[in-house]
Amino acid sequence: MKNAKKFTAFYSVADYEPEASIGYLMRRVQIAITQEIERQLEPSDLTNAQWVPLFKLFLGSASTVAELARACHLDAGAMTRLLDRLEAKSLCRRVRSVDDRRVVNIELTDEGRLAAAGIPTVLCRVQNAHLAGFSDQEFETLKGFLRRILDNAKVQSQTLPTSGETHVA
Amino acid sequence: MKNAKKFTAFYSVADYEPEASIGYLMRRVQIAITQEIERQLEPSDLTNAQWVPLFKLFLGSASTVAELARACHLDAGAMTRLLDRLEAKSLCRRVRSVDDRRVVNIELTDEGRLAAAGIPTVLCRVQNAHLAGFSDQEFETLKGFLRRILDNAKVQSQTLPTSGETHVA
DNA sequence: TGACAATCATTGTCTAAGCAATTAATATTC
DNA sequence: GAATATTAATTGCTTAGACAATGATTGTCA
Repeated sequence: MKNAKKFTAFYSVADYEPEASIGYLMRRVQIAITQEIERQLEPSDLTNAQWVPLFKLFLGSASTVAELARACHLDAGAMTRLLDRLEAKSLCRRVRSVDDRRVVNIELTDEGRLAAAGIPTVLCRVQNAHLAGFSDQEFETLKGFLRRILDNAKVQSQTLPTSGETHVA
Repeated sequence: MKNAKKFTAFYSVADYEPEASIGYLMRRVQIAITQEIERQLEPSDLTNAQWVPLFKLFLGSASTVAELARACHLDAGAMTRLLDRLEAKSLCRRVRSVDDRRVVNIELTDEGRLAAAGIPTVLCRVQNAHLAGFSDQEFETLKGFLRRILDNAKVQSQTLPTSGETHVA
């Protein structure tokens, strides 16, 4: 079974250069985009962590603490405290559900709705600007690449070889 | 000057879907890769935030608090406290410089060097796994895309139209 | 029905990153 | 050479996220 490589090895330990890695490049892109979004949302006084749940509420894709936490891929405890801050800015309010007294429904205030309404404009503008020079074809190719990497990630996290197994790199 | 678009608008406010945005996809990829790296570095008891500066020290690309902060793109204060934690794990030590008594040189301990030596193996393995199925051509294309986005980011952050200017999205 | 499990929201504790202020040491400039 | 500016490291304060434990409610099932 020697030399039975399942795929091309793009990186090797011998000559590993952090700056040439896709992890590094993607992190840089990520930071650039989110910082620019946050900068353009500054008038609304919304941080990067805060506009995400606010936007979900606006879209109606989540309306309780647990739903928001799941939608934003973060911890329920973190969401509770995030909502504390949003509520302190009077962008939303908590309303205890009458159907199920465990859940707390989150409602946007008028102020919150106004702030949220401005979000998609910024998201579109910033992302389009970062894609300047891309053809439609290249745009689709890029998204395809990212989805394929995500598929690979799913496979990897499912197998979960915690340790001991020899991965030939 | 109407309809004088400088580039294709890939996203528009009318039909904006978060899940189809490159920002969202890239964030997901980012999280997947870093979580897998952290999981595989678990035996070394290194978090995602901690292996970065440790690896920089190992490569010799930074050796003081300020240099490490710059190399890791983070605040000097954050780096001070991060080094507190690394020092508490006896992975590195602080040595006041004699040339310039302001600077503190950071040195790896034997234990730190050992932990750092295992990092590139994990980085290569995880990234190669996420690129499974990619051809050499596709790999280069992807890196090219990311570099072009970063170039666009630089242009945007340089111009800095804080507010008021009308960006036609 | 009554025990047990699951879910929901919250809180405490820790790591983490950004910003501002502070202190010490070195550079620059007049 | 003295005043000023810059740089280095640290600390306090805030936002942020992860994990664990808790209390309250609802669901399941024997």
